[in-house]
Amino acid sequence: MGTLSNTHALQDRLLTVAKEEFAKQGLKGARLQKIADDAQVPKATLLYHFKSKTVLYQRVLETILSAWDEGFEELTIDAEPEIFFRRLIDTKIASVCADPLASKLFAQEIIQGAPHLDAHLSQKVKPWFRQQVSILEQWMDKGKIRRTDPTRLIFLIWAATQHYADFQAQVLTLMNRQEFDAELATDTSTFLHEFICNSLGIMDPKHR
Amino acid sequence: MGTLSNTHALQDRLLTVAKEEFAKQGLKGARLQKIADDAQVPKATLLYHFKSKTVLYQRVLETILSAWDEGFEELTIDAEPEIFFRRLIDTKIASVCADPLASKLFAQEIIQGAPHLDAHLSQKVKPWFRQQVSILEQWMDKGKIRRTDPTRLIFLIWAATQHYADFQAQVLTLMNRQEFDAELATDTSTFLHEFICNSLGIMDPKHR
DNA sequence: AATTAATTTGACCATCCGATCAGATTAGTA
DNA sequence: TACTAATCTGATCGGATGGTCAAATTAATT
Repeated sequence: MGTLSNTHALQDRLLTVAKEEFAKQGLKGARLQKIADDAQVPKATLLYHFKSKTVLYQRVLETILSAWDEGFEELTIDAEPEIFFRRLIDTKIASVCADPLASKLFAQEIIQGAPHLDAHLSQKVKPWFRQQVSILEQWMDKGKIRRTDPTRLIFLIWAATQHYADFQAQVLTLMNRQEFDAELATDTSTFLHEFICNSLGIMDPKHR
Repeated sequence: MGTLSNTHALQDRLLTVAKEEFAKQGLKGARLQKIADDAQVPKATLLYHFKSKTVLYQRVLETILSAWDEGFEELTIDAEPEIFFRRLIDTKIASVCADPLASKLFAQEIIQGAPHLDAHLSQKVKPWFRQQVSILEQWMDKGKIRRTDPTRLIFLIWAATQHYADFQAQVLTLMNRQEFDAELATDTSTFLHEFICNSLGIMDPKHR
């Protein structure tokens, strides 16, 4: 018998479908019936696996966050600034490109005051953030990069990348594009890296 | 008799209260009863002045957009790059600081695919955007600023400023602040201006 | 095979919410 | 004052939606 039809696989499918609905409609706007229909399952089955809409939403959020944590934890800190920024930007753009819905869902959660994220923000994001700030400060002390506000620099990278997922509708309209393809992602990554390195006085080794 | 209690003033109050509810809860999540309660008016009265929830939402959007159009239209284009960026950034930060709720509402609308904004994006934002891009291109041709992708540069400024309104919850958590005050706004504006001018090779006249 | 546990599902419920409407009140007008 | 138009509001409706439940089906265990 199909190993695809066990409980675990079903819950994964439900989470994937739910993520899409939550991202597109928001927590309040999402409809359990729609999620169930899209997953080709009766609504009662959905509510058997996740005992309430809120629980389902939180599980979706957890799934997104743990995937991100995984991707960003392995960012090495011993590299030179030029490599560091390239990796940071590439990772961020890649995650935005791979799953823009996750980004959108996350954005809506933060916009509405992060009511389901307090814990994660203080326990996971904040330490990671402090570490990044600390790295930047050390480089400024050593004169490796121009002195500036490290906190706002991280925010800038964060915002500039996330923008392409969250404001996709606007970006595509203004660029006269139909979809966000790989080429657009690469060019964006290159632009950001160049822009930041230029501002921080990091020389381009010219051998890419 | 109080000139404050005429129809026009009431509708303004309803729009203001509605903006807050829509920004905090999203279109689907907003409750007419809550808006009516906050405006100290029966729900039926609210629906007398705006014949449906959708109409109310669209009126709120229009109000926000026309206020923005006003603010950005008067941005002069004959200035030198350094002045241009200062004005652009200051204007954007000021609008974000003056009414973060408007920013949040707008962001949620775009995230969900801008279903109520198609017309405005193509007719108002796009022309303005093209004009800004054109200015930047001219400066690059004249060698006044470093050559880079003007489209993505505008996006970067847009994203970096809007971030402080939309992701306010995250920003405040990471900065250990309680509120987004004027000092924080000024510092952000200064940082961004400096960062951009540095990247574009614009010399700081040093006399601020 | 017998028994228990886990999963699935249709039917159903209670509540909420946007919207309507008729009647009351007020404002405007001749 | 008499009349009309605009505004206000309590009551109520209809539909949608999150959630429950008991019965049926399937899987696991002895």
